Amino acid sequence: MVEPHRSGCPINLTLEMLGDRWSLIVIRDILVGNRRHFRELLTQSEEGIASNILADRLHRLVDAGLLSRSDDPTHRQKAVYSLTEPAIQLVPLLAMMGAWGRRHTPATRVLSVRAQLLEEGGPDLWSDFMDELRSLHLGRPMKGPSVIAKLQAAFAKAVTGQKDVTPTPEKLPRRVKTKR
Amino acid sequence: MVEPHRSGCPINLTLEMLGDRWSLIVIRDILVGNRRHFRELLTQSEEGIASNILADRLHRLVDAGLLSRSDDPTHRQKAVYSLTEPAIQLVPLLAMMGAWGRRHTPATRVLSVRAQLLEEGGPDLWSDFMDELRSLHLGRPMKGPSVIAKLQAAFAKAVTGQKDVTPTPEKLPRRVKTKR
DNA sequence: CAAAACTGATCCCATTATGCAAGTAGTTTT
DNA sequence: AAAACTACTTGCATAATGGGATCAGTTTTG
Repeated sequence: MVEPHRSGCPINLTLEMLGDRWSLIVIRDILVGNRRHFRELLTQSEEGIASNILADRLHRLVDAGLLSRSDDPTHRQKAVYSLTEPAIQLVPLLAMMGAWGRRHTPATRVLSVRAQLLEEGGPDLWSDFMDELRSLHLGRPMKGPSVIAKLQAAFAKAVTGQKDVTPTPEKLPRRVKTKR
Repeated sequence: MVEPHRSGCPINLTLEMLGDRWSLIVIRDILVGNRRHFRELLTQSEEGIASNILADRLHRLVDAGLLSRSDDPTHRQKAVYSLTEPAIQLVPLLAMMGAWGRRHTPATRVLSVRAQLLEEGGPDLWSDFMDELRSLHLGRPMKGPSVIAKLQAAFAKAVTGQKDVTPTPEKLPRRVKTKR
């Protein structure tokens, strides 16, 4: 029997699962941007993920138990990707990453607004957010007001009032792979 | 002028800097294990990093401003690697990663002890820990008691009292690259 | 003082990951 | 019936990763 892991350290095992350039981007887009379909993830990706990479990461994340895949009733071959509980519990980690990135990378102001909100909201807001994600992705009932709506509102406000150099993220005219 | 980044999102920029399988392992070893030399990082690595990868990551991390490199007075060609302030501020992120990994990966009990302590200590402990790291790596004066000593003590206790299946991490007989 | 051990790397080479562009088979809309 | 949309797959080129040996100095050891 071979040992499939480099070590039993929790940090290492987390890195083995998520330590690449795209996995957390995909999760971020599903989580914050509520992208649920392949196409949404592909074409609305701020970073421009390639289709083969996206397909690969979706497979891996489903295999790793971070996403679940189900059929979309409105379209025979449309798949819906949902977060699982482990992925939802990545909210604090993503919040921390955003907080660190805001301080120590050349992040643009507009794209940092949601990270700032998540950071300032702290564990209480994360908890509300996670509850909301559970209702969205796991079909649990909801009570409180929408954190996602809050994030989107803050983001929209930042975009309209921006003095930033970056183009508005609603869509830079990124070339989609359907060609002629 | 080319755009060197995929996007200005703080999470993305953090991933561009640290989103690989080894960078955070190196930082973890320096930060928690107080490994300061190439050889220490190479041979005492729980995960068995290759020397070329280690050399590459040390270079990148120094270039990225997360580590600094200085000469060791006791040995002409010995280098000492120190954490910079941005790297020290990764403590909460690493704590979160440990916390998540403890719950959602097959982490061994012994190797999870320090992660648990960091998690339960919360922001107050992280802050003490970061102060201690500043004194160790940036030459700042210290006041409080040592968090690193705490972590090591808890770890040592867990190792001696373990019923775990994993070998003791003091050193699995990993083959070092000096041969014959 | 010569041999051995130690230092931070570097080199070679195989494997794996990434990324672009195009293509596919089926489904829905027009 | 044609066009557009769906989730991918394939081919191919390039870049990153990783294992193992090696290296040129430096220090320690016998």
